[in-house]
Order: sequence, then C-alpha cells, then structure tokens
Amino acid sequence: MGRAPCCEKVGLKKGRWTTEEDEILTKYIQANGEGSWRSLPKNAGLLRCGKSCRLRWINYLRADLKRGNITAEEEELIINLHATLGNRWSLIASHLPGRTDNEIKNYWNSHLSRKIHSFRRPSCQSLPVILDMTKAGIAKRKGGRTNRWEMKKTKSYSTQEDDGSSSQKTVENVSVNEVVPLPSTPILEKETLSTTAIEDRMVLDPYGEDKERMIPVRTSPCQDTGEGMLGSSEERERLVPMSSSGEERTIENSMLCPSGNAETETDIAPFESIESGGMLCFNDIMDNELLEPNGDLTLSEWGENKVTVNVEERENSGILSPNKTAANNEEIESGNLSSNVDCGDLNSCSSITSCFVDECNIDNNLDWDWERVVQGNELWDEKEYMPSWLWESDDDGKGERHKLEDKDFKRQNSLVAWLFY
DNA sequence: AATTGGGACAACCGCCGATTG
DNA sequence: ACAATCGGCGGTTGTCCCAAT
Repeated sequence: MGRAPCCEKVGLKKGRWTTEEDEILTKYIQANGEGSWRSLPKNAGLLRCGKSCRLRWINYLRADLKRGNITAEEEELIINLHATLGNRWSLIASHLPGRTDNEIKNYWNSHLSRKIHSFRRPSCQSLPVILDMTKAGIAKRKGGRTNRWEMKKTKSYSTQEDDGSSSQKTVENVSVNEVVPLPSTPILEKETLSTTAIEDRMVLDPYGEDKERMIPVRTSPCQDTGEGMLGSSEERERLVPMSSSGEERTIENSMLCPSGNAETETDIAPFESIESGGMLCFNDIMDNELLEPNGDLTLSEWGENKVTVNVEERENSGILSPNKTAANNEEIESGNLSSNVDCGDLNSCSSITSCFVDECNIDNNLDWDWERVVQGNELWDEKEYMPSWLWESDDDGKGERHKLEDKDFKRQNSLVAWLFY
C-alpha cells in the first residue's frame, strides 16, 4: 500500500515563493515555532504543501542562514567532507554553519563537480581527459559562446588574485574546443585534503568503534609531485591502520589502489575503503562489474595476477564481515555506487576522488605533460569513439589490468555505458 | 534587437526511517 | 504487529538570467 501524499495537492500553489508568502510563513513560524509542517500551511493560510513550507523555511527564511557566495574556506571544507561523506549533503551542511544542504548540493553540482570533471584523469599516465568533441562526434555546439562557468570563474577569481591565493584558479588561454584541466586543481586538492582533513575524517568515521578500520584518504593520483591529498608520500605511508591491539597493519597503498600484491589484496582494502568513508575507487567499480554470478569476485588486479576471491570465504574468514558486506550493499544500493547504468553522471558518485581517479597506482610519479595532453589526444579510439584508455595497456605493462578479454566485449560495452551515460 | 544555449539555483518529487496511535 | 503519518534526505526538474551569436 502506497503512502498517502504529504498533503492535498489540489489547489496548492507551486513554483517560486512570493515575498508575501515568505512573510506569512516567517511570521507564522516566529509565532508558533517550527514543526507540524503538515498542518502549517493550513494554519498559516498558505496554499502550499507542508514540505514546501519546510523547505522554504530551512533553505531561505531561517535567520541563521549565511548569505553570499561560498568562500574559499567553505569550498575547501565541502571538498574535504564530500571526499569523506559522499553525497550526504545534510551531513556536509552540518559542518558549514549557515549553509543548507540544498545550497551545498547545488554548489557542488554547478561548481565543484565541474572542476573535478575537468580534472578527470583517465589513466595511469596521469593524463587528464581531453575530449576532442569534433573527433568524438558529440556535443556539437552551435554558438561559440564561452563556457559561462569559465567566464564567471575568471571574473570572480581575478579579483582575488591580489592576495596570491587564488591566482591558481584563473584559467588562461583555454581553447574553446577542449576540456582542458585546470592547472590549479592539483594544488587545490593538495591544499584542501590536508592532514587536517584526515583528522576530521577520523572523527567522522561512522564506525568509530571499529579500531580495525582506517578512514582511507585517497591520494589524488593527479599530483605530480607525489604529494597527494595527504600531503607528502611520507605522510601517506604513515597512515596505516591500527588493529585493536594497537599493532600496525600494513596495507601499503591498497586503500588507495590495489597494488597487485597478493598479500595486500587479501586485505581487501578497497572494500574497507568503501564502508569507511563511503568511497569507492575505480577498482571498486570494476570489481563490482566483474562480480561473477557464482559470487566469486574476479579481481584482475593490475594485470598479471588474477585473483579470485570467494565472497563467502572472505566473510567467513572475517576479512569482510557480514555487516561490512551489508554496508557495502547499502552504499551500493543507496546510489553511492551503482553498477548499472543509472549511476550515470559522475557527479553522482560518492566521492570526487573515488569515481575516476583511483585506478592508478599512486606510487607513480605523476607527470603532467600539458603539451602532450593537448597534442596527444589519444584517449578516444577513433574507430569506435571509445576511450581507448579503458582497456589499453599502460606503457609499463601494468595497464593490462584494464585490458579485458575479447570475450568480455559485452562487459566492455556495459562498462562504457555505465561510465558515460 | 532577437535568438539561442547554457549556467545557476530554487523548488519539487519520491523514497526512507522514525514515530505514533 | 501493523498501518498511518511525519520529517528529512538526495536526486531531479523547471525557471530565470545572461552572454554569445
């Protein structure tokens, strides 16, 4: 039996709120307090749904709301929190006084996700995605209007350049036809995902009592200096999980990326990373995609070593406890990860750092060769308009991890569909 | 000056968990 | 134990505005 609608929909006004309505609602709540949203419109004399009233009050009429643009500090915090919490906007908002979940969500979708998108790095070659739209045969635009966000960004940030902190955010000489990564973004990520953020995540760990867990902080493979979100590589190395006995357990960098080392893989680090921070890396996705019908998880990790792990065995062995599995499922079902096409836009992924950056071995000394990036443009397979990086090997040979068998052609297609639609 | 395309964001929708009777 | 209700959340849509053509 379906739920009754929250209110009678007939005769109710929809759309933008007028100042008169705002006044009525504000006065009513000031007089009677929040709550009883269902009956509020009737009592207040508003032709609005109770939910609509609540939303209007929470998002715009509350006195404690902060007005104005998101500051750099807030943006930093949002990025940090999103990396940890995923799309839990209300949780993120709770860390930003005066900001609402809706506001943050909109800001993320319109500003930050774009940044992340434009900085998406497709392979271990540390190449950002450069889509030659004319080659790819997509998104042919009529007009030549400059990307508005770029304009706004340039306009808005240029005024801040004086203090030297934001000059990195200005984009210059950007060719219209190319999605060129913002040179600033690595710095941005490096700055924003600092060790302070790690501490925050530790606090935020919903499984705080589980000492076996460690909040994984994914190091951006986009760092060209080896300094990732954690800062220096030494800092990353220091970040090792502690068992309940206080004994260090080394998981190399498997939290960030499976290393291909069998011993490391038994730690199933990527799965821990899922539940700890709601973060899923590319391999998580791949792993899900490659889940065999019999429950075996085929992990063609990083090439040569194809490791098959039976989920049941893992659970029994305590590597992945049932509740952890449940957590995984929850994450997956809740949309943080969907192995089907519904996931669609990468915006929907739980984490900026999890969706598309982590198929890379972070130990790679990442070099951003911008010239090559612009000139090379080899990411699309011209024959099929498919991004060849998905399964073509990296030049160091490790890249075979993404090279699927020919017989898996259907999977390739489904994976591509999942990634791009 | 009109048209067009797209960004920003306010608002809506549907689902879910908690609470209540 | 069950159904109804409520509040809250996240995803999506609709509308407004603006710059480019």
